[in-house]
Amino acid sequence: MGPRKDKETQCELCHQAYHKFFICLDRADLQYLNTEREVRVFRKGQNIFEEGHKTHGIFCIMEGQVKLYKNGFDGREHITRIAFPGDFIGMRALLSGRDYSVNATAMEDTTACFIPKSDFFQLMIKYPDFSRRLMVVLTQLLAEAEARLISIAHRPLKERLAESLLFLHNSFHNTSPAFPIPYLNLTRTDQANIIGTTPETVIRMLSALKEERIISIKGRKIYILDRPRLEFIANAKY
Amino acid sequence: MGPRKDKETQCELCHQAYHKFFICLDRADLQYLNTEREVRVFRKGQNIFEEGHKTHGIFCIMEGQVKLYKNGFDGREHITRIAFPGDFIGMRALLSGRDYSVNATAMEDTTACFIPKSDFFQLMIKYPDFSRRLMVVLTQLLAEAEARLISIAHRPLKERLAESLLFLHNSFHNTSPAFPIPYLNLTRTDQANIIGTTPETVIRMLSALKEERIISIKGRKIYILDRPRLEFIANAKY
DNA sequence: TTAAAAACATGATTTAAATCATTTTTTAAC
DNA sequence: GTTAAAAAATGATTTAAATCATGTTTTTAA
Repeated sequence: MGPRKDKETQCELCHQAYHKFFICLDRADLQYLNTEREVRVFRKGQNIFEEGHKTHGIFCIMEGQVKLYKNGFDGREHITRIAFPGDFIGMRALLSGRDYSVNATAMEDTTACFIPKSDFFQLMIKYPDFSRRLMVVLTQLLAEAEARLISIAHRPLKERLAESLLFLHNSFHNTSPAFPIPYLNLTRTDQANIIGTTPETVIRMLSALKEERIISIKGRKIYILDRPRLEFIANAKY
Repeated sequence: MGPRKDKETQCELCHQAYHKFFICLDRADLQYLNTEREVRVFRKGQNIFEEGHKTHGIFCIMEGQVKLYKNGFDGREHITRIAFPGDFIGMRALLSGRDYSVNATAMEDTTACFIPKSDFFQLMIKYPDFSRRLMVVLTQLLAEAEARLISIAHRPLKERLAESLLFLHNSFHNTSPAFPIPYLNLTRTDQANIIGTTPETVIRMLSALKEERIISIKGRKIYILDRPRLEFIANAKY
């Protein structure tokens, strides 16, 4: 976990993050980030930060996948988000000035740049457009959280699972071409913790979808065979 | 619903909103808001805006209560928020540049100031602190949405209801002293649509809480008799 | 490569909450 | 104040999903 500086990586080369956030900075500030930021490497399974701890800055994911989750009342964890390259994590805590409200764990070996609180706030003050971009992301997260809330409150599990499979597939698709969900190393328990159910129920629902030849299952890897039908289930308004 | 201008009201007098948002503006801009903004009055039950419609600005609630809700998949509505004086509504849609994602209905006669999109964005650009304040609110909404999500996903109904009763009571308390929930004119169906259940179940749970002498019920008005025990139920980690 | 530990899978049973049905009370409109 | 309509209340029944139990397969680590 030793923080190291790597002068060779550049924010401009981190395409997702650059186009989402840093494109509005001038050369000098970009250069500053390039030379002064810390690049940290986390091994698979390692914690990046923990619920209740103090926030000192944000992480911008360069490579890998990060699971953000909260410990629920019943001991089970609830996964609020899976973050990909180009995503900021720890933004909520930083902006609200509170401690981390979630845990972040690397699902694969992950590289992330750490931007200290003070630098981050200075960028926000200097570039209104940077702030605006952050707000857009916050509103998207809010929209997502509310959509998820309603789904959990009002939809049967099979539909929620279909929704979730498609969402995960789409999320990943954005950052890498081809292939189905498999790159995401999610256990059945993880999947259950996303849609708010138990692993047994996820297994049963997946089996049912497999029976119907909508998906195929190769161990932990899930392939979508019949996307239209999966979408039909996910979008059913009945 | 006729928009009218009322030169006598002043943002400085709208204490909640002023201290949350407008305190960072200079005299000239505050004066501009005071003289140029539109004050709109909505009757109880009237819609303020609707899901899917275009956004032209935000509303700052001066007086009254507003129910924000989304139509769920099963026909039932889901209440995402109840907004009080000093709250902005329609912020999400405005900041994300998308159409309204929720419906807003006045639960009581409501007065709200309308701030046009262009004015609002200019304030955001001119005052980084104004943007920061908006972000803080967004992060709070996000935190709330996630807390609600986890509650719905992992907690039994009785506990969720207890949580919700306390939350509503606290929300209202902020804007007016004394007395229990009664000022909120929520039907059992509304309450069900907040915690994600059916009216019958809410009624049963309320009856149970009444049996235990934790609350008392006078028609639509609910009084908290034993706050500690209600808090115990709401916070139980079992 | 092999052994131990997780995770997966399936079946049986229980349970919380939804649904359906009906009566009573409250609210709102005239 | 009266009446119609809406909401609240309660009971009976059903159902989706959780829980419990057990065997199997896949991962992971030595």
